[in-house]
Amino acid sequence: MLDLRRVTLLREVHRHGTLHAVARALSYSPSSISQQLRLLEQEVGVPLLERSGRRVHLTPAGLLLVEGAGAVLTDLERLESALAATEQTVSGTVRLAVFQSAALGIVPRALSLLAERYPQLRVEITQREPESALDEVWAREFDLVIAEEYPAHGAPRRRELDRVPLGQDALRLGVASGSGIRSLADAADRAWVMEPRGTASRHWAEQVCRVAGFEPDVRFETADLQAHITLVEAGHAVALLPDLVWGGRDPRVSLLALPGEPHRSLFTAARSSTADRPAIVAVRSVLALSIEPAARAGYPERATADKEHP
Amino acid sequence: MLDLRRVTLLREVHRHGTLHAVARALSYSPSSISQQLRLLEQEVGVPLLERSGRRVHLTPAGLLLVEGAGAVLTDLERLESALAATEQTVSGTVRLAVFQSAALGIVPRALSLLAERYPQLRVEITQREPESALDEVWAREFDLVIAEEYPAHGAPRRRELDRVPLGQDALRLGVASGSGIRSLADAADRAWVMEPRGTASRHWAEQVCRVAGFEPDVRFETADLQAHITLVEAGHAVALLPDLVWGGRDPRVSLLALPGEPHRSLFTAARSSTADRPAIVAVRSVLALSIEPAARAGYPERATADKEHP
DNA sequence: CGCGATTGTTCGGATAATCCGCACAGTCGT
DNA sequence: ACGACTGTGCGGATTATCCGAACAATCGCG
Repeated sequence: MLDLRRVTLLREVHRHGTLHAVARALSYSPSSISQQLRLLEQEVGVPLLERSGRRVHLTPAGLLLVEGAGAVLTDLERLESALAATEQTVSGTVRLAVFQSAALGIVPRALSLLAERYPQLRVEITQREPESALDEVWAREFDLVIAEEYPAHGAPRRRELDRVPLGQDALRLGVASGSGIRSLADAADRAWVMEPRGTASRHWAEQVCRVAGFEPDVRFETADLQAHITLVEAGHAVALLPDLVWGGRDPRVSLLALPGEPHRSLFTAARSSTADRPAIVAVRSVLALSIEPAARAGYPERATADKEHP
Repeated sequence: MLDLRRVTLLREVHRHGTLHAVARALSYSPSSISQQLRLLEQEVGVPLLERSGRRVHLTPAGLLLVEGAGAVLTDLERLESALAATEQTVSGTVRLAVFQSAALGIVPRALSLLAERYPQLRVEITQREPESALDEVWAREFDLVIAEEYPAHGAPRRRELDRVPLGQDALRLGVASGSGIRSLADAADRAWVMEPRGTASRHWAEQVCRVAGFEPDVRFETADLQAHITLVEAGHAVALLPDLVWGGRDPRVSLLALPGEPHRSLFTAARSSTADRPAIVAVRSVLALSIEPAARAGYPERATADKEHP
């Protein structure tokens, strides 16, 4: 009987391209990966990997196995969910991936509520960038993710993922108190701090500036929004900041409204095969209660329209 | 991720009723079974077994898991078959269960042909009674079985099993040479040797005698048809014997035709999910060539009518 | 009613599977 | 041509798995 653990390894090889990357992603040594794949090949009796240069790629048979295994794993996971649903107490483990500002603005409250309402439930939280986190949920490295979507930057929608809107997070221009800046145009020639190139956040931020008629002078790049705050506080830069970074505390910089009052949409995503698990449902319900009241306020009118799972 | 090996154990518990029986069937110790099931329970977080007296039965959740796992295992096996079909050379292992007279009448020729035509193929042969063998194929303990069906005693047909007719095996009355018996009626007051009570063979044999107007005096009971021959040869008993027991050698007893010239139908059965595997197809084709020419002669006219897989 | 047989479970120790670190050969980019 | 990659074997350590024996509970049979 085909060992599903090994087949998962082949899946990851197809995803990452190299054995070293798989080893890194799953916290194994490259030699283990190599050995297990060799065992898988002799288990199936068909060559699955082919060396091309110093890399490897799947043979047609390997690709067939990966695709078929996806369906099997999904069915198995669905069965697990049905099994968990027979119990009335919510228990088990949920591996949750969150980005930094959600970790500060949502998670603390959520943890208190979870401990109170579902003491049997174990929640493991890891900080991860939204872009990679969605892939990792798909690859079963996490069960649930809090992700974001910037205006006009729809995140890729995989059919296997169940997406539920969580709220709207207002985006504002953050400037040092007493800097004299009163509008976006005033910040045109200031130094900016933005997230690294390639992120949806960065792309959106640059677009905002260009629409306002200037190219931002990006002098600082970091994914750490707390660093953004520090730089803005000290007057070294201005930044576009979502409300969530304040985590309920009073902001110590001046926040100015942007034209059109833009928001980033927050949502959670889980694999469709696990979306019915009581543990997932419970965490999601608690997360919805834990979001900033201001953000939640903007939520109901979009709730039904955005809902994805059919 | 749910370990399918452990789920299989639960399947077997549902099938056999007790952990000891599972241990016996799979050649494990009872303590291993108990430990693995305990691990499975804490893996899913739901109680699957319930002690009732000194036995144990599945909880509703356990039953749900077993049923769902059946579908998953079938899909996985189908995937394995598709994978094996990508190779042109027939290889791998086929576990074949045969009953005794098939082992003598078919298997030797089949092994020669297999070694010649499919040297890469490994075939493991186990002697087993047809009644249990069909169950064991279903439970994945064997991949293919040669089974029999006596007139008016249709073997239970599972939907998951793919059944292919193999041939007809004539049944005759065997008596000692020079015993003076010329018909079934002459054997009415002789001592009989028959297979054990509960087998289809036995039930059919008794019916034949009753239709002929007498109740057989069954003085010897054994499933070993070679022992039947020995007893008939020595003149201690008469018996109803299929032609296949002679394995191509000349019979050393007198064989008399029975009224209606009855036959037992031989067929092979494999799980539907593995019926497409090249290895299974190859073994079946060789088996069809290896059956006694006399038996194969009666085959073609029933071939298409009996074919099951749609 | 009592005794033996059977069943499931637990505990220590043996066995086998798995994983790691290291060294090596081949390949790619600079 | 060199260094930084890639994948892959080998020996040893770690871990999971399995077994045998002992135990309590239950059932069947005399």
